[in-house]
Amino acid sequence: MTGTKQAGVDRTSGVALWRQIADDIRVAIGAGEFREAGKLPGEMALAERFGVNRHTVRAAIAALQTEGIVKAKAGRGTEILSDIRLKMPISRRTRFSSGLGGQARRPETAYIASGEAEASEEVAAALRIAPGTPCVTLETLGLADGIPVSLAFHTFPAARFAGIDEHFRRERSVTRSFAAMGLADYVRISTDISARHADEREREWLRLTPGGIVLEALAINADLEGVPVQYSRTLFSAGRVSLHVGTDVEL
Amino acid sequence: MTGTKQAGVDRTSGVALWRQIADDIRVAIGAGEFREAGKLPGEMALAERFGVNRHTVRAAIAALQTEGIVKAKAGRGTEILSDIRLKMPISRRTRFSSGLGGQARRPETAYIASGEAEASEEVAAALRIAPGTPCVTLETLGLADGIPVSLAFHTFPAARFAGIDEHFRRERSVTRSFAAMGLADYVRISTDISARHADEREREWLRLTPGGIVLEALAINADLEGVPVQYSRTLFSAGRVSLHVGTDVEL
DNA sequence: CTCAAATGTATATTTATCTAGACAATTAAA
DNA sequence: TTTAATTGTCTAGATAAATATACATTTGAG
Repeated sequence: MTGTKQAGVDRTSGVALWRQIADDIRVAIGAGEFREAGKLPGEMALAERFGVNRHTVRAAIAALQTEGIVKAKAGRGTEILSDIRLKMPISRRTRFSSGLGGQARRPETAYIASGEAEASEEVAAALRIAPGTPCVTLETLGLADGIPVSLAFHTFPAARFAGIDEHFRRERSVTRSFAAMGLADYVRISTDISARHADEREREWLRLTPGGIVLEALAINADLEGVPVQYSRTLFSAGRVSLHVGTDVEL
Repeated sequence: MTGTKQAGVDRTSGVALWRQIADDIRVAIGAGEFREAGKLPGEMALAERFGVNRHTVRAAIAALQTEGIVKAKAGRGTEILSDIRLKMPISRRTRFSSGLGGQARRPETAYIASGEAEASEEVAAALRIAPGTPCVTLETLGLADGIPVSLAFHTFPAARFAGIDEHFRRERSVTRSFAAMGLADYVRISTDISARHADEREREWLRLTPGGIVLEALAINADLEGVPVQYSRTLFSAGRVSLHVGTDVEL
C-alpha cells in the first residue's frame, strides 16, 4: 500500500518524513491532543494517521525521545513526559523572568559571554546613536525548569552602561542589572518577530535537533524618557515557546 | 573529498542538505550579504562554502528560483531578484491592507472560501461564547504585489455577523465588511505568535517549497466595548514577512 | 574571434531514507 | 497463565538524495 495523501506529510521532500512527523507530534502534544491518555497512540495507529510505514513513525519517536519529551517502553506505549509550550508575553513591560512567572516554572537566566563592540548600522538605528559608538554586548541563555528556551544577544550603549555585564554575572537578570546601575524602570518600545531554521550553534545552545525552528525577536527597550537603553536579538525555541502579544497589557 | 564540517550544514539528517542551503542563502540575501554584487557567488564557491557537491548547491538554487527570489542564467551567474521582507505591524489597530501601506506595495486580499461551523473550545474561549455556538468562517489570502504573504482563517459569531462572508466577497476587506454591518471600529485584543513548518495545503496557497516556515498568529479582535467580534488564525510566509510589535503604535 | 567563467545537462555510484514483513521481548489485563 | 497489545530488533528491497566526472552551452571581457 503506497500512502495516498494523509495528514500533513509531504513527500516532494526536502524534509525527511520522520522529521515532519516528529514536528507534527510535538505540536500536537503542545496543543494537548494526547493529554487525556498521557501517552501517544500506538505506532501502528500513528503510521496509519500519517500514511507511512511503522518504522518511519519509530524514527520520529526516536527523535522526540532524544529531545526528552516522550519515553517509549515495550508493552506499555510511549509516555508523554512534557506537554508544555511556554507563552512568553510581549508587552510594554516585557521581562524574561516575570513573563514566565505565572506558568509555575522555575525561570533562570545564564551568562554565556560578554564583550565590547562598535554599534553596527542596525544597532545604531535602534539605540538612536551614531554607528561606531562603543557598546557593551551580552549573550545570555534563558531556561525554564532547566530546559533552554531562549538565546539572547543584548547590546547596551557603553557611555551609559559600561560594566553592565559584570552586574549581570552577579545578578543574573537584566532588570536587576539596570537597577544596580541606577535605571529603576524601562519599557519595551518595539519588537520585530520573524522565524527561521536554527543554525548549528543555536541548535547546540537551545538543544534543538537539525531542522529546528527559532522565533527571532528584535527588541528595543527604553527608559521612561523614551531614550533607548537596550537592543536585543532573542531566539526562542519555536517548539517550546509562543509569543503572546497583548496590546492592552499594562502590568 | 568528504566534507569535514562546513558552514552550518548538518548531515545528522532530517533535513536535506539542499534545503538547509536554500534556507541559509535566503537568510543571507535578507541580511544583505550579496547586495553589493547583486548576484550569488558561483556554484563552485557556494559548494566550497557549504562543504557539499556543486549539484547539491544547484538543487538549493533551483528551489530559490521556484520561490522567485533568484534567477540563474548560464554564463552570467545567479541574479538576486528580491531581497525584501515585509514588515507587518501588530498593534491595537492591526489591519492587513493599511499595515502594508507604507511599504510602497500593492496590498490585496483574496477570497478563498467561507462557511458555517460550530465554535470549537479554542474559538469559544477566544470569542467568549459557548462551545457549539454557530459561527461564520472565512478563509482569505493576503497578497503584496501579487505575491501571497498570508493565509487567514477568520471566525465570527453568527448571531451578530451572519452573512459577513458575502460582504467580504464584495468588499475584499474585513474592515469594510465590518463597517457594512454596522461595526465602524474594532481593536486587536491579543495576538499569539508561533512558528512551524507549513503543511502541504498551506505551501500551495503561499507558494512555499517543502520545509517552508510559517509564522502562525492567533488573534482576537473586539469592538470598542471589548466584546470579541473576530478570531483569526493567520499564517504568514516567514521568508517574506516579519511581524512588528510596536507597543505604542496608534496609526 | 577567442577565451575564461558561468550555468546547464548527462550518467554512474554511493549513501540515506522509506517500505515491507517476520519475529522477539515486555507489559497489563483477562 | 494465557492472551492481546505494544515496543524492540532484524533483514531485504525500493526510492530519494548526494557525490563524482565529464562535457555542452551561454555570456561577457579582452
